[in-house]
Amino acid sequence: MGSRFINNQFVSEVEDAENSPENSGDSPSSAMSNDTKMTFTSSPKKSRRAIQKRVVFLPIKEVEGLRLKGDHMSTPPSDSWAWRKYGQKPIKGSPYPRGYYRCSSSKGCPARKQVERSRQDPTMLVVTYSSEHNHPWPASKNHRHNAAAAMTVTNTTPSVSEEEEEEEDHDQDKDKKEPINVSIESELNSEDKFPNLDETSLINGSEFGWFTDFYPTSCTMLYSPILTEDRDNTDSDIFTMPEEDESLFADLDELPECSAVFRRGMVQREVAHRRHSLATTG
DNA sequence: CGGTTTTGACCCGCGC
DNA sequence: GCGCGGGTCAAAACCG
Repeated sequence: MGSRFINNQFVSEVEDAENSPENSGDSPSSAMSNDTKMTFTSSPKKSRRAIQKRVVFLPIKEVEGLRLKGDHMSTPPSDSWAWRKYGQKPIKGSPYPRGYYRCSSSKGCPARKQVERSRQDPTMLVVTYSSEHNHPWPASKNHRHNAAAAMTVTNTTPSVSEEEEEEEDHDQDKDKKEPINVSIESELNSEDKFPNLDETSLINGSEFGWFTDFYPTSCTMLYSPILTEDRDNTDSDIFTMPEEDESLFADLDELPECSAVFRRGMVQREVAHRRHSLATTG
């Protein structure tokens, strides 16, 4: 299993043979200092029920920041599916309960996720995704309603479980039938996977309006002021990714928001790196 | 009224 | 077999 930083998020791949309580727990958190961490799990295994899980680490402070903004329409989806909570359990060894969510975007969708606070770093939320969505994104015409009503990020505390309501502007996506289909390859553990990217390879700002509106004030901003400049270009630039690189993301379709963060983060990092290189070399 | 959240009960796998 | 712990169910409450 590999793990790496993506944008300011930590991504790793974990294999889960049914229940592995620790896989969403602390190791990434203890090893990382960045604000947002993501852990992807994949890698089939011999266990009789090897379940692919993707674990995303989110800083609670960002979630709270969103709430303070009070501007839901500029708030990006913590993820772009509608989730319905179906259970909550206290976890042994952790002062924080774990919330269980299933996808409500489509009837019968097997996709699930678990949300809890990291034990070692209570400022981090651990979101564990399992199973695959069996429908495209956005999932349904009711998605907007569902997404607004269903919680995606659970801020779990020992005695209180408060939820962060997500809302997204699907008007911008109404013409699209496909999810933001980005995926990641399990062996992807180098930061230099995008040798051919340049500044025109940024995400289209109109397509990801919620994203550009939000991230510069939070995690993305932590990366580099370059991002602010890049935003000026994103409105006209169309994001394109080399086919070869596209294939590196073949397994992330159920995580559109994380994928977007990942992709953008990778691009921006590359751009920053290139600019730095240019500045220092000539 | 339809959908979501809450929460105790239930189920199941695992270790002893 | 039994107890424990995690995951799910389902009924009631809640909400827009």
